[in-house]
Amino acid sequence: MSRGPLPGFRDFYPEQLAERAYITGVWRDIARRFAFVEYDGPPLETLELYTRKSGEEIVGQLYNFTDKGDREVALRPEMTPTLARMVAAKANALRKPVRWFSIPQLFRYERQQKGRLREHFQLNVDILGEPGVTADAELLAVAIEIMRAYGLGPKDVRARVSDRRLLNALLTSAGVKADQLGPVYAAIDKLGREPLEVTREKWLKATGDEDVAIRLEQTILQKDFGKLRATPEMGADVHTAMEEFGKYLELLDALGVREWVDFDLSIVRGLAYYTGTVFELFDASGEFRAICGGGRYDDLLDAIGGVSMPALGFGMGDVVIGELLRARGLMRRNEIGPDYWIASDSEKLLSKVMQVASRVRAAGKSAEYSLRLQTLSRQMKTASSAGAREVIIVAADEAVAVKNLADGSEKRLTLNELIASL
RNA sequence: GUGGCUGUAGCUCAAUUGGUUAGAGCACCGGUCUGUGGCACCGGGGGUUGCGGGUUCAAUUCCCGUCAGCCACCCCA
Repeated sequence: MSRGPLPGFRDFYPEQLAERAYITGVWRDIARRFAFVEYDGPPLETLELYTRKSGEEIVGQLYNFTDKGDREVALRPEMTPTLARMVAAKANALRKPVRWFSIPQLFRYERQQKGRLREHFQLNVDILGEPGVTADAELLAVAIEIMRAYGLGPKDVRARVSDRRLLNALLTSAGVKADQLGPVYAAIDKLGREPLEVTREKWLKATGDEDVAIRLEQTILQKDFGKLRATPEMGADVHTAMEEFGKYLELLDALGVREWVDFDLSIVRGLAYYTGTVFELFDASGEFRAICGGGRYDDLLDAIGGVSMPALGFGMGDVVIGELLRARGLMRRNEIGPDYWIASDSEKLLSKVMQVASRVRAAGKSAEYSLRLQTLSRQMKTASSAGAREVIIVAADEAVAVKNLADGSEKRLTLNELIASL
């Protein structure tokens, strides 16, 4: 009998759950500040919901099985199909734009490694029903403000942004044919993970034209949007896409997050999925996987729910965030211990201790006390190690002492005064 | 799924060229300091050295398998 969880799954002892609660608490807090509303869906869906979006290949990465009613089902590997299904079902009834977020537990049957388990919690923030670039700016700002809330700054985390429409226009302008886009994209995606020489060869092989490959490289590696924009003779499609993207950057500035953002055309992400802006958040040192990824997926609702509606969103998992916060000494825990520990120095006072605990609890505060008789010294020790904020020491009369365990200060008052002050 | 590295108390690590009852710190439990926690001191529980085989008089140490973890590939949340 194994004592540990299944590979890739985690046990959350109270300390770990307190850390998870901290991480997800920040998500919820910031998402609400941006006026997103929380929703949830079932952890189990039909297998078809995922194959319709990603094809049969995805089945190899799913926890799927046949249920007792002969239905092909899978534990959800991502939230977006569920969201698309839910929104499509009530598309006409929902006030647009829809601004929803969720914190689902997701599952993937893959070999685990650092930053990547078979199960994780992921914040999903989505905007549906708004085609304009203001929504794109608003969305990225949520992700960045979450980083800020953790105590991270623009020197710790960078947002790399690109736009599928801009990249497509640029590639076409550079001479890449439509049927060459697939392999060209695949090579772009590998940039940074393999030597530049290898990528060059792939581009050359994909396009069959050395001049095209060279223009391609000059374009993709240009990290200065202003310079790229100033390049002459790129065609009307490029011009239009440039205008939109420039607006996007301006709006990010208005939202106060521009200094976190880097223009980077090598950000590709799911090819069949994203249709417009795409972005990823990385720690600046590059030692972790992507913290967050998202973008615009205007065609997905139609593909899944048969309802045409523009949409965009991002996902942010708890695993990489946790590793990053721990590495930077920024991990916090939500408080575990009780507000009050009730203590006494006499066994005769046990029932009084319990009465006080009862009144404290009735006042809405948490209270604990030693279930076994202990010396006052021992009770103090226990209170301290339990993480109690204050100890209430009761006596035979109405006087109580309230000691703050953090700073050692102590005040004396009557029981009624204490309860009234809660 | 493929390949490489690793595996000793809850955690971090020890254990002389394989040598006999596998140790320490932290953590946990208890005690002393006898109305006030963190400190100090004392004591206690806890390991079939991941598991299963093999070689040997003798295996934590060498070999094989297996499981688990880490890393890379694949793929992306």
